[in-house]
Amino acid sequence: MKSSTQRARKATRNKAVVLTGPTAVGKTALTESLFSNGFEIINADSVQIYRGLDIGSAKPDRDLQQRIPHHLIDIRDPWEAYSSGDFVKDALSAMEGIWERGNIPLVTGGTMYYIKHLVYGPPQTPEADMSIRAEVIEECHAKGSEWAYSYLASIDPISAGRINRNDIYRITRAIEVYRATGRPLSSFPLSTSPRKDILFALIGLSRDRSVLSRRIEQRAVQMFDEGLYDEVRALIDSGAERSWPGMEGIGYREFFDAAEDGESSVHDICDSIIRDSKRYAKRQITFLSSMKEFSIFSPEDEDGVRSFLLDNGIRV
RNA sequence: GCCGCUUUAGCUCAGUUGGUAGAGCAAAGGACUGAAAAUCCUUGUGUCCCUGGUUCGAUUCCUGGAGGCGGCA
Repeated sequence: MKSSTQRARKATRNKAVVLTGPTAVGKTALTESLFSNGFEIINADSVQIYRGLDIGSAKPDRDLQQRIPHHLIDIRDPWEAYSSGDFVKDALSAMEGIWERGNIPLVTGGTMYYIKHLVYGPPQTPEADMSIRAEVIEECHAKGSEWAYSYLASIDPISAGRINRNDIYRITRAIEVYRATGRPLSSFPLSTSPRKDILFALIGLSRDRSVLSRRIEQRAVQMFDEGLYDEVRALIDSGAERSWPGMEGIGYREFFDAAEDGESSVHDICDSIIRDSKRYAKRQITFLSSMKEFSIFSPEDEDGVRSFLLDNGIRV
């Protein structure tokens, strides 16, 4: 019985494709043309997980979501926290279901930190403890960042050596981990190679920097044409605040910053979104190039991607 | 047309009592241990508008010109 399903299961079991690259590089277009059959998408974008953040996060449209099953989209409200640990857990369980259906998971999105933890295996550090974190932040604020760094150096000299003295974000977390576990952050082992239980085909997309720049500009303008202003207006009217995790996303936070700076035109906001997107793209490119296991392709090179997948036992 | 102010990094502007210059922003490169569209580190960027003159030496002072801004006609 269901021999065909079983054959399919056997063929796809533990195989997965990861498709990533900087914002606006063309991940969605390549997904549409190459992966519309036999694949289910797992979103690896830290903003697209939020309900109601559609235009600014460049969420795939309803049509595409109908043609290819999507996971981990619209799974949180914009005021809810989500972490790379949540992502790894959710992605792994979605992958199980996809394999059960005889399909191959396509993990795609630009949040490199999520992708790294999925591919390399998540760190064994404990998840965020918000009450301890709040205490640590308050203490650091009261005693100053100088104190925070030297305190870290006294409890975890190895981490202090790795973290810059001005990086209060990481200093805070390192202290939090110590307070929560009694162990220094640096004592938790860090995986440095991809996990072996899943056969990943790791694809990174890259474009000439000036071309990417132009695409980012065009896409920002297009977002306004598609109604970004009204989307944000509606969010603010329904009580959205700058401090909500979802509102940290590029395409949203600029509206709050503009309101703080006094009068700013829509044109100025668009320029800020473009600037922030370009900077973000640069960080994504740096992060991606640090993960040496990824093979880099041009988004136009469909044949190259196809033969790379074939080498990994995946036919598209 | 006349008078005043102004012209220095991609942008906004400092500055050099005459010895060829520096901030912020932008940009480029990098890091990344459960907040990562976050957080942080490093690094430049130049006919100092043009033209003569004075001077050992001019971006700086002087002459003339060009652009911009304002005022008066």
